[in-house]
Amino acid sequence: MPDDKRSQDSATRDQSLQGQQDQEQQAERTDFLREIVQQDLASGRVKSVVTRFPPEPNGYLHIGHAKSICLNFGIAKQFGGRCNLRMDDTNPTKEDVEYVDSITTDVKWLIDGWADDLLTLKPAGATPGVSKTSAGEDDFYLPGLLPADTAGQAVEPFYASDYFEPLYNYALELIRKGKAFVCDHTAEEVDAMRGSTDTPGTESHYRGRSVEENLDLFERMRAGEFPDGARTLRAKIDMSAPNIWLRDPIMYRIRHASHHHTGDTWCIYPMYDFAHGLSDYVEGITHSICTLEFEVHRPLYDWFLDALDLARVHPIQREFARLNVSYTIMSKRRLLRLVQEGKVRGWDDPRMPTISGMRRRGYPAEAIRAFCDRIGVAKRENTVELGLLEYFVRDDLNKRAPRAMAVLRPLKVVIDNYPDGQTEEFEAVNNPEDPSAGTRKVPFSKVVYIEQDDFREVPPPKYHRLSPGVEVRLRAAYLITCTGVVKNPATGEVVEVHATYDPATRGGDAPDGRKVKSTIHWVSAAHALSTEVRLYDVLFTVESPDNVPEGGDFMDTLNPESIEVLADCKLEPSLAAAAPGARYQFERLGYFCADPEDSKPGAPVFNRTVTLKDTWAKIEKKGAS
RNA sequence: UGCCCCGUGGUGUAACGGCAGCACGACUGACUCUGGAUCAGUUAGUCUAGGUUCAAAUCCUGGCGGGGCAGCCA
Repeated sequence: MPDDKRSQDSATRDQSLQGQQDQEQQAERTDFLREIVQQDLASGRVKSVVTRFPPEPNGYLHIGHAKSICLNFGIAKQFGGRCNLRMDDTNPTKEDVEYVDSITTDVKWLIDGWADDLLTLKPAGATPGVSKTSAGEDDFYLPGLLPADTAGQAVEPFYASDYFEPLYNYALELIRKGKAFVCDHTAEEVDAMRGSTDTPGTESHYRGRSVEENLDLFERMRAGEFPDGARTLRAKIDMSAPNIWLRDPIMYRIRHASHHHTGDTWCIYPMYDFAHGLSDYVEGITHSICTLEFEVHRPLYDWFLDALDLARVHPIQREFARLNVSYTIMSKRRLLRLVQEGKVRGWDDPRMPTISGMRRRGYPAEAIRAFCDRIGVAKRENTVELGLLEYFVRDDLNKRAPRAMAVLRPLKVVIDNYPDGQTEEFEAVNNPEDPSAGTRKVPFSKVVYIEQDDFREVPPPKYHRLSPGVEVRLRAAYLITCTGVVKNPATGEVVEVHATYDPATRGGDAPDGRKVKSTIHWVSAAHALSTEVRLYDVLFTVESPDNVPEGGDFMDTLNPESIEVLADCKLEPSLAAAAPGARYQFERLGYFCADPEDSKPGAPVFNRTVTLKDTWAKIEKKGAS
């Protein structure tokens, strides 16, 4: 479903164009993860590919998640597989349905028209089916449904919490095998006994409990007989392992807390390391792709899978380096702080690096995908320049955004020799990059607004725009020459410019072939739509707000000028019909998007998505320095 | 300083023992009814020291540098 109200044929054109690009890119793009998948397929270790995107519903998805989504869906797409959306919700105290909903929306939006056909969900309310293995053990399996197979039935994302019962079962099995035990040590004791990086830990006093006692205690843990923190279930591995995570890690903790998805059914909750790999297994995941910090957990991921006698092929975990983008932060905790402390208007504030924020700001999903494709994937720490993301936004919007004229900081121009009360209409091209976008009518009259930046009483070197005695073109209208200015006597500020037009230049071309150095945009004062436009800049003033120096706080680097609200901009009247979410290029300024929340019928409010490249600003800056 | 991972132009990423390439950026110029777009060009890189080899970004060893790991978080 297109996210805005573009015409049907325009949306179709975008899709076929995108499809071609995807094919081209995928034919050549490869990375170490795709090579692993390729080899697994070639060797027959797996016969098809199933990946998963497993966010914890404790915050909104951001551009870093977009990288992961594009990777997981991209791999599935490239190798004819599928990708499950799973809420990794094993901690009841941190998660919330608000996040489940936003995550689902954001994933669908990001992959729409690209990989939405392989987004695997499951029937609403479905839990894993059980079958007996040849060894007589329970095998839990919950395959998902592709959109093509749902046939109108209600579906929902997968939830790790839907596997609490199977997981409990697997835990029991581990206890029976003597590979897990109930431990009564306090959190502090466990912590102290874990040892340190260079000294081995100490075994739990309860490590030698009998299978029967462990079974009994674990069942009573589930039954709610013990308070929070009283006991844990631990894997029995090796307290002197050099890898800390192998030192009898905790599998279950007691939490008498309501869970957003399972309610009060449980008071024991599985830990990530125990739950994740087995959740992957239950869903039939073949390749479990995560970020680098989980690399040291990989032996544990494999240990749980190997410790059980599982019937089907094991998933494998592989890790890649998370995305960092300059001038922004990726930590969900910190993003939450921005929201809670009111530094932004919400998770979807257009300044946020969240998917919902970028969507609201006007970033097309295609641009975000192209960005993720271009940055590649590897294992080294990386910080991608924000400019690259913006490049893809401009690149995409340039091809599809209809042009319009808008004056952000109006300066009145009176064309003295133009007849009072006369109005005429000019035909303006909607998109010079796309002839099929057609033209529109723009009204013109004696008084027009131009951008304050487009007039200088004393033009600096190389300034080609309007100034006294200079002739410029009003885009698609007439050539005009500045004849004088009116100033505010108190401040000396130019409040009005006077000009004359050449009637022979109707449409913008001079019959005598004379050239002008500059074309500027304008809006007829009598016809202008006055509305609010919001300009955005980076949220932080430093390249790496995540790495603030000792004693500092990332909040100290917030950009006080990250938003500028212009209350009375003058737009060409056709923009009154802008649908919420519709994207335009305001000529010579940038790309703008009608805010989906604040726009009213006939009264859109615009967000600046990204500026156009500004060569003049560069020249001016160079001249100043 | 225990274990694990990683070092290629300013940034990101290729090259899988055989010509160090691509994209963004930066800089020139052309073109232009958007100082946009487009087009042409320039700039700039294998952390380091040894070793193996006809040949090393790639394999081996050491050094240096960066990152991760000691939640009953994920």
